[in-house]
Amino acid sequence: MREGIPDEEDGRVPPSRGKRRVRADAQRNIDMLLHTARTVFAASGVNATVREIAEKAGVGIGTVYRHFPNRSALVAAVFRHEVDACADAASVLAATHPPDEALATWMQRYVDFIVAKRGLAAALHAGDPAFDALPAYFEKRLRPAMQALLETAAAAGKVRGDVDPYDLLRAVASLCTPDRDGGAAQARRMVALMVDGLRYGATRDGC
Amino acid sequence: MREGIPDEEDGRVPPSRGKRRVRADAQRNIDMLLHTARTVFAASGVNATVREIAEKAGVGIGTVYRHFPNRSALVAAVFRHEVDACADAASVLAATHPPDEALATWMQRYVDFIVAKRGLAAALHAGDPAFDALPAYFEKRLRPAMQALLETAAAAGKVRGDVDPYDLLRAVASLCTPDRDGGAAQARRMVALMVDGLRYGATRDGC
DNA sequence: TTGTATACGGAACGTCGTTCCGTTTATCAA
DNA sequence: TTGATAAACGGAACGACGTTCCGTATACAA
Repeated sequence: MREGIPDEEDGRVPPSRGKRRVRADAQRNIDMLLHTARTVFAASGVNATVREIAEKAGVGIGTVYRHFPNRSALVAAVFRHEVDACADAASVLAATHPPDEALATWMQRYVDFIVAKRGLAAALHAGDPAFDALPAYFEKRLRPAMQALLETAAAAGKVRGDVDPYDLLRAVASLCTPDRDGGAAQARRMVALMVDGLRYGATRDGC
Repeated sequence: MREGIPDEEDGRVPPSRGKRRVRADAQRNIDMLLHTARTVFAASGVNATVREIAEKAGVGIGTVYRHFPNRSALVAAVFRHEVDACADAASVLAATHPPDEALATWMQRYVDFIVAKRGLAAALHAGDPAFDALPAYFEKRLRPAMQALLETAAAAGKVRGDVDPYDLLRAVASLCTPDRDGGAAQARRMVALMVDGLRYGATRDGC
């Protein structure tokens, strides 16, 4: 066996653990599908056709369904993929920038993620069981990322320490869906303002 | 060029204004379709099939498409229908109850509306052009209703006068979509609390 | 009652998500 | 290197959907 492995909880078909490894061409197609799907979803929205994705990935339809049980699973996998990318960006930034700068930069990165996923956010609340686990995954990956950045910045005295990481994530997400057509620019400004607000309280101690 | 007339802005096919009136059987079918669609949407969600609705309404598919250009238009028409019903309830309550009681009762009526429309709310943000006009219609009908109730109650000294009607409508709508599974009961309690909050400030004057 | 614009019903079309299966290929043991 | 075989591939085919089309039925004005 490869590992203890608590259920993949991934949308992908488990690789029938045991004998052979995953074939190289299969892995190549999975990566290609995820990459293509991400591009197509970004360009044409989450309602893009399975056929379109398969074609642009240079792959037959059957291949898509070999790796993903259904369309929703592909959407969910892309979502997880981007959550991972966003979460990973946090540690990279933390290692290469001063604490408050890392925080501010990552917040903008997070805004990009939220704005790009607006179409999917609508689908999330539509009751497809394939999406049930996504909010939990969102919290699981993104909360620690934000928490680490906040704590580091707070320890350096650059930011107040009384802010709950997940509250902040949700607040920013709300700011990014203004119902009005303020667009991404407005959202970015509001979030920048929020980060300044975090910095402001740092010099004091109490409330 | 058939007419001057500022577009129906209704989802329905305009009755080719001019010669004849709408045929009686046609009107009967339209009413039946709206009623059936409302029931089916409530029971099976907004993704219910056109065929199912047609069948339960005792009507052919062609008849549905004679009166509604597409599925989305039927959904939009049902939505408008229920917005109207909710708005009309306000004036009825205002005429039959004391001001603050009318307000409190209508708020609960509004909660019922919002909760029932949760599934549709997701579809609203999915970019279907048939739904573009719905938020405006929502505001156009519901804001005056709420405003009238608020002003009457405020004039009677039962409620504070510094609350924007539309802000309140939106706030209640937010309370009714808790992401968690608090359900309708929790939403009702929160809104009741909110109404009590309105009443509380009435005895004072300033902030 | 009759003429006709209007409305009706449902077969048929194109597209979608998904399944199925004959064919191709990567991998491993010999 | 070669052969055996599990794995992956491609795309035709299926059922369900939204929508269109058109021959038939019917309400209404005369």
